[in-house]
Amino acid sequence: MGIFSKSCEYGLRAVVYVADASAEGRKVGVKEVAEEIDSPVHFLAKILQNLSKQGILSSSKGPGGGFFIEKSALNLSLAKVVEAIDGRSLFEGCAMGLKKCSAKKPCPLHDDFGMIRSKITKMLESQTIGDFRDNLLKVDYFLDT
Amino acid sequence: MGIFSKSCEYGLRAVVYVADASAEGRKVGVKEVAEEIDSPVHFLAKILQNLSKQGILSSSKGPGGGFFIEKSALNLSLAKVVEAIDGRSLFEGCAMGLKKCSAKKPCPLHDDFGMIRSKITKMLESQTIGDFRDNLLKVDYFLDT
DNA sequence: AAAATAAAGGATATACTTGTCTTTTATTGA
DNA sequence: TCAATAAAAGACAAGTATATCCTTTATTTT
Repeated sequence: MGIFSKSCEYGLRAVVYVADASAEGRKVGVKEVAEEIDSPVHFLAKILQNLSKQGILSSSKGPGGGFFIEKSALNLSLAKVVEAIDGRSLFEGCAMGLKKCSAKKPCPLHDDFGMIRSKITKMLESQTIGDFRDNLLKVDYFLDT
Repeated sequence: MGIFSKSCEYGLRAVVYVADASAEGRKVGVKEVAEEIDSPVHFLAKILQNLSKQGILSSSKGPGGGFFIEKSALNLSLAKVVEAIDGRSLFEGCAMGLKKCSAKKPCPLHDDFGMIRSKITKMLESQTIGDFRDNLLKVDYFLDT
């Protein structure tokens, strides 16, 4: 994999798609989202349920229902989305898996890797879901894969 | 997982351990390496075989045999080790998995992520196996986990 | 030549991720 | 109330990473 899991890639794409629909006042079903972001329907369903449970997305059942995002949630950072799906492993631990590695006794990758980590963190924390959608709208392919 | 797979963590630790033994003119068996770097023996065996096949480590069978590293291979970068084990996925592709994402039509993470990528690459390419061993020797835990 | 050693290779097991399918629950509208 | 809709939930299947075990091959030593 790349830096994110497949779940996380789908999750990020889905969140921005839902955000876009919500901006138009539309709720969207899993099937529609899956088609638009090119992901397996049922697998995505789990991801969206998880994101709902964690308060990042919202959902309503029944006719006219579907997934949507609250205005306030647009201010959540991408880091929140990533953490909700992949957990904190991307943000923690020694690159080589050395348990004794620490700032005081750093392994040879520790400092460089720490910098990289903080840049990843910054990248994900400095962009909100709302920003992300606005920025992605600017490219003419949006979410086509 | 962190940024590297478990195989890759074990591989990096093993390579530096073998390099250390080779500096003392010793060849080392899988079992010894596995114990010292805290990894499953048979699983590590596969990894070491792979690294041998790819010319990063060397090995000899029979009594007195084991794994070692050629002087010349000490100049190989950590990037080579990572690539031998995890392939190039860490170095390629859009963070969100968008196939149409490119420098011309970048997704909102593209530029930041590109920078991060190049830092990861630089970190791994600028340190050779030999450097890595020398640096790791400086911390008093070496490879204790 | 025989025995011992150690890597190489293959078969299998387990866990986790990814993906699919079916049933259940909640909600809406007729 | 009944039918339709859509998420929630659970069971299951496939694929990949991780881990173990056993056999084979090459080498060395006796």
